[in-house]
Amino acid sequence: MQKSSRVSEAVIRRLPKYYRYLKDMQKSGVERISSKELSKKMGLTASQIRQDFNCFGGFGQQGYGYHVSELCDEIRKILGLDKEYNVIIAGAGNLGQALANYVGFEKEGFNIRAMFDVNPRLVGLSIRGVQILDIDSMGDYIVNNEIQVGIVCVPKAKAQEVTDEMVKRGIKSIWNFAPVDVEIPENVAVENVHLSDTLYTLSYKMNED
Amino acid sequence: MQKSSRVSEAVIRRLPKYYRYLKDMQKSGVERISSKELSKKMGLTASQIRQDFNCFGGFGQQGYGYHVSELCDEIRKILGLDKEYNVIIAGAGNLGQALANYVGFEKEGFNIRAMFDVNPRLVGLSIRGVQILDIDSMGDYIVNNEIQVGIVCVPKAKAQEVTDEMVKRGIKSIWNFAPVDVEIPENVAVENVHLSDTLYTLSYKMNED
DNA sequence: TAGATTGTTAATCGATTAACAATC
DNA sequence: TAGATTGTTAATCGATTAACAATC
Repeated sequence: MQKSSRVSEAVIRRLPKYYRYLKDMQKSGVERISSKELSKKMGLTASQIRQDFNCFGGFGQQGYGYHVSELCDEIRKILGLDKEYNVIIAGAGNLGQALANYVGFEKEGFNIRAMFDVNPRLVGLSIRGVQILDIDSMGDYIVNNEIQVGIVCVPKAKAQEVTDEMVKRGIKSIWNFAPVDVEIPENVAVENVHLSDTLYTLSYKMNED
Repeated sequence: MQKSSRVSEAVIRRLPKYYRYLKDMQKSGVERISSKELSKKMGLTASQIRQDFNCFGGFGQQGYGYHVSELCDEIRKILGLDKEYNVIIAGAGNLGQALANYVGFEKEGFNIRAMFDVNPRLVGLSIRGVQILDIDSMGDYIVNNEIQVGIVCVPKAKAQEVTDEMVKRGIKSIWNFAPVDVEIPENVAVENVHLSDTLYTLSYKMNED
């Protein structure tokens, strides 16, 4: 269905938002929605919504609109959330633990298999049943447990090194929370999150008159 | 200096990234940089960088380039990071605690004064010297302590309610981590972070061939 | 001075919006 | 059938890139 790689970054970034709104509507029992209604809810234009959806094929029906749960399922598939993933977290500090504790990811197929840290005080502990192991064992663990996704929550100075090890051992995507843009080869996906960037943007907006 | 509100969202979103790279360079003792060199480092075009900076005035010097620490300071000011802010966190769960523990925000002037939670087991505890107080006392605390920034780390279902209370008591910007877009009045700034959105984008990219 | 690199204008490209025929 | 709303093409708008004169 996916006319892949012809889809612009802007559209891709909106997909999770559509998914969020559609899931909510589905949960509250809404059966159908028109692009116009959805545009009002989401603060987009109806035109844009129709254009966006038509990057992936026609999900609507003329004169009727979109079937919420059908559309929601389609977007879930487009995002790859119909699959299961094996995930590890490097860095069992506060943020790493917070992510391990968040159950929402597992609901969408991202199963956290283990966490890794250098700190011997943390090694051996468990967070929601997820063991914290020594960072030196990470490489082998990735290979032996078919890990596809690596979450990087180590300090800035170690982020690239940890990423390199993940990539070398076959991880296919990196979700990086360290405040550097980690470098990866072509065939690996990466999202550099940069929490503080959004705080600074907020700061800008707050001071803008 | 700021030709405010004529600056596009796209430019504003790049400012924290410039700041990140410039701070790094400054720390490693780099004194000058040309738009061309910076473009290589950051993966942008030199043209774009010059255009971006010139939204705020001419920071460079023909034939020389940009003075790193000067430019860095300018961007700090543009982002409003030369000021001090009083901040509270609503929700002392894992993510709230992780944010309270992160010292980087304080370095940029965001001083976390208190955290608030409904859970009586958490109320009374301290994280890095920051007290967790009862959520019912939040409103008065905001007023009495001139809080400008509110961080929302409560569950989705409570996010709008907590935001409304913050806004009612005079908070000027909301950094929201709950997975809903919270609504705010015109004169208040908001950043809805949506961590899982970036995970889903990563998932899309990973599955794209 | 000559070389380098900015600031800025003009050209291009892409994304958003508008319009409307197709069709449920 | 008539009304509604999509899918899609065309028009507009804005952002990025290219070019170059200004100038350090």
